[in-house]
Amino acid sequence: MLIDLSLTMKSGQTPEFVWDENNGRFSRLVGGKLCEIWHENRLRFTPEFESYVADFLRAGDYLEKIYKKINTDEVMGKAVKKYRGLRITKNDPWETTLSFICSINNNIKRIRKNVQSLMINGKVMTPEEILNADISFARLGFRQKFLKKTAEMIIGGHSMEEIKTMKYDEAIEHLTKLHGIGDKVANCVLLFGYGFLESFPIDTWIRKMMTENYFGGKKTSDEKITDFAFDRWGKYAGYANQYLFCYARGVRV
DNA sequence: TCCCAGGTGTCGA
DNA sequence: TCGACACATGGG
Repeated sequence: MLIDLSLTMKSGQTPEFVWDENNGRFSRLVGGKLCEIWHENRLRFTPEFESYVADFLRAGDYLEKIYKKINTDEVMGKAVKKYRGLRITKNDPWETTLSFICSINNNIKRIRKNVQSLMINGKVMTPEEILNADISFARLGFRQKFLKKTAEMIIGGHSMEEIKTMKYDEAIEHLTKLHGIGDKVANCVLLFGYGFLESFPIDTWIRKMMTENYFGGKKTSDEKITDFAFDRWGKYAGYANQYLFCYARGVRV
């Protein structure tokens, strides 16, 4: 399987907030047991987590095939070359939702701190725990009320399970009804939490990247950028997005 | 000290 | 529908 493990784990996806790293060895508790992943000639991991890791790293995604689909122009060509082996990860939906609520108007270092402070025994606090506990120790700032309100709505019956059976448009509409979840966070949740590879989250980096490289520097609405991305990269727009995101930020691992 | 961060909700034109 | 602004906190 083609993978740059360090890049994948530290590219601003959910794992950067919830996995630990020690000399290129990534670890976390899964079901109370320590799961480790590292690269040594090839990808290696704690044996009993084979199927978990395959799902987490989306082993079924054949990157060469995806590159053929998304490598449509010079900019993407450079991004794909520079970040070869970057994979989209598949994470727990609630963990991803909580993480990207913490991401709002925040930087990656502090997002990790915020999320880590909401973890107990290797797991993020459940919606019930978030709603019932005093979580001011996490210093989420204005995001605290977003997280509490979203937790309350989920407990009140706004199903996160049903999203698995929804089409993309319906899923976005469903998610953005939650307080504090707008288009950007919803797209991240669908991409990293539910595996909707067509999701195209538009943040400050992507907006700048897209307007500069595909719209001649002209101010462009997010809706138009989204239409362009779907049109150009189709069902792999999410992969295109992640490569452009790293390229825009100049990520180097 | 100052600007900014993987944005969102709200309000007024 | 669109622009402006507040929102908490801390990294660089």
